[in-house]
Amino acid sequence: MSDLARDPRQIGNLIRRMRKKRGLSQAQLGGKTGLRQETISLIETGHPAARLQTILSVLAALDLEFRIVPRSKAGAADIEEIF
Amino acid sequence: MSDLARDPRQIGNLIRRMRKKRGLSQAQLGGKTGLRQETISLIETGHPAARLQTILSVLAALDLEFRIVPRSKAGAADIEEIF
DNA sequence: CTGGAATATGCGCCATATCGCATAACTGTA
DNA sequence: TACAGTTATGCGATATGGCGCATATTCCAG
Repeated sequence: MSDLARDPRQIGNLIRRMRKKRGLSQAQLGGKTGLRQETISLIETGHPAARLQTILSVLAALDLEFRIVPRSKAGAADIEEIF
Repeated sequence: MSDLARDPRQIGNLIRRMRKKRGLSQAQLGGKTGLRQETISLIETGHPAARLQTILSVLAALDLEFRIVPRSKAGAADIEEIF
């Protein structure tokens, strides 16, 4: 599995795939999030230092959320300790 | 379960809990991440618009990563379509 | 209670995310 | 080809993240 945490660019790819799966244009997604089409474009093409807020609102608009999990091979018990 | 995606402040709480679990001070975590103690403090107290990069490096230093998952009730199949 | 570590807060500074607007480049379709 | 929709790029302006440094506040062992 790709390491999302080390390569922020992959977040852009993921967002793009999910946006298209939802049948939205960048402009439409921008409308739902209060961001510009240009900003969505930057994020999808791998904008390396976007703000957390921005990413969160985009994910929310796509009915996604993120979970923080142990990187090291996660026993189930270890996952539970986080949430 | 708390909705991490809607309340960025909880990310700070999570980071703080995990940092303490690792036995690190803010300054030590700052050392590992190239961030200042003050910056770690801001993030933990709920800095609403930190940069994604910053959060990622903190998570990496704590041996955490994040995964993006469907918000709506995640069937296993639905998770798979993402990664 | 006391002292030292840990954490929070304030200010000036620079880098940059996002904005707004314009426009170019690309994508498909007739 | 030509055209419409979509996406990428450029520029000036504004807001703010993170830095460095100083200091206040909180926490905890003794």
